[in-house]
Amino acid sequence: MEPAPAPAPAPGPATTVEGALDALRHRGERVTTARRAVVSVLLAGDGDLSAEEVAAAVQRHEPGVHLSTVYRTLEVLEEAGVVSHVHLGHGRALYQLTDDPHQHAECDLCGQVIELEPDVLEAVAARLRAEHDFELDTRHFPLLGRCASCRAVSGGAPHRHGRR
Amino acid sequence: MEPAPAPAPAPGPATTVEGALDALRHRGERVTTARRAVVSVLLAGDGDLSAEEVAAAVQRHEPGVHLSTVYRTLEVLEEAGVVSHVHLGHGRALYQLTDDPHQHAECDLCGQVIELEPDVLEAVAARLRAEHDFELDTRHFPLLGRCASCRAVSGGAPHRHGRR
DNA sequence: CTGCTTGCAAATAGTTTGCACGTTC
DNA sequence: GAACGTGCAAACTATTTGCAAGCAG
Repeated sequence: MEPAPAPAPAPGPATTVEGALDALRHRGERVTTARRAVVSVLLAGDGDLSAEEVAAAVQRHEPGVHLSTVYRTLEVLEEAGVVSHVHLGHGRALYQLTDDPHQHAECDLCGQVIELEPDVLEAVAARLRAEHDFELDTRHFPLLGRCASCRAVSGGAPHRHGRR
Repeated sequence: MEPAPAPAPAPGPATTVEGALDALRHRGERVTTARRAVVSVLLAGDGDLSAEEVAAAVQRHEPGVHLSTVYRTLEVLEEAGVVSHVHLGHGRALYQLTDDPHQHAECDLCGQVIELEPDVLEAVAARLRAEHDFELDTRHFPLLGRCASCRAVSGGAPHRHGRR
């Protein structure tokens, strides 16, 4: 039931489905259809998906896989170091492969997420370390603000509807 | 344990209950017992409270005030420019008076929130503006990471208690 | 008086969990 | 064959909303 979806060109940390699954086997975890599907979706996509989106994509191939299983699988994959998540505005989380780390900027108005270079917060991290002895987890949160198009539309007036 | 609610005598932008309420009157909003109570709680506290905490504090004086009213009042106060909120890790939000703006660093392990100088993200904001035409709303999100004490205790091993 | 505000309860949204059953090792 | 993983439904958390009654202006 696997029509070989991901071509998986380059080698590396967890650039192939089997590579990621090996990380699970290594921890004594079992490899199941559901887990294989979740991994392959993450590899095939841009690596920036919500749990719901992962579930939808997985169910395209494996209709039986339940959303809660996706959550549990993502959790396991995170513990295995294969994926990590970012918290977005409304309690929603986004998952990305750890071998493709980047920072996220989220537009507060339209919800659009822009992917940024991973180093944008480097200087800030250094400062927090020095001044507050706080070790920043730079990729774990989004940078909120407004994208160009939303600023063009609403000008300076803060939108009050739609989101919070 | 709240023996002294702090009288808050100093003048300023919205440093007094009446000052904040004036901002509401100015917009044609009505001033009610509930709203007065919410404002006074925000002024009395450190200005860094969740909606639930605000409600709890309000209900100490005005037991009838409902949590949903607190949410609505905070929303109105935000529109009036008196308060603003930050999103914390788990979809929870924290409210602060706008006349005391600061950045927040939240420990991912113990949940402790450290208040930082408001300018820590200035350079990042400039860069996003220049490179992505993205206007960062610097105080609207927390900087997640690990505080010194949690790093000392857990070393490198990630704590996995409580919420994710 | 008139309509903004409120209290309550019920609805959301995203995520988590208990349990019986199916699969993987 | 036993333990682990899964599907389903129900629980949970933080927040929002519809509606009738209440109060400010």
